[in-house]
Amino acid sequence: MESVESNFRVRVEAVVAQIPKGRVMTYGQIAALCGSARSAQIVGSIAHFGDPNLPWQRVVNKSGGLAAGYPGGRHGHAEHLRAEGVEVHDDHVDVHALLWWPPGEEPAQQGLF
DNA sequence: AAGGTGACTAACA
DNA sequence: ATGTTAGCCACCT
Repeated sequence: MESVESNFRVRVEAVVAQIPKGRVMTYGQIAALCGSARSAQIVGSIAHFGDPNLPWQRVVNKSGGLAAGYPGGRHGHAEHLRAEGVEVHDDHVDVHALLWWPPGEEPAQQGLF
């Protein structure tokens, strides 16, 4: 009995809800954790139409760029990130420094040289 | 119900 | 270097 209400969306929301404050994840990364590495676009769709209570502001694109469709635009998104202690510069964040993986889900690349 | 859009990413010309 | 095409699947009309 799988009341799979689009498992994908449920997983995406679950992951986003776990992003710690001051950290960010990318759409492709979340999509990969949900089983579809190429479904980054879907994550974006869910972000737009999904639960607005989730910290979508911690979700950025792979370039560290902010979301165009975010309420308030990229500027609003930037302000929200700054409020969490994230340094936003020219609508971009240091994705290399702030990128976060859920504990136990890392693709074995952080501790490895 | 079917088609089109999309807060993305990657590959190709 | 930029522009286009393809792919993924959910949500909207």
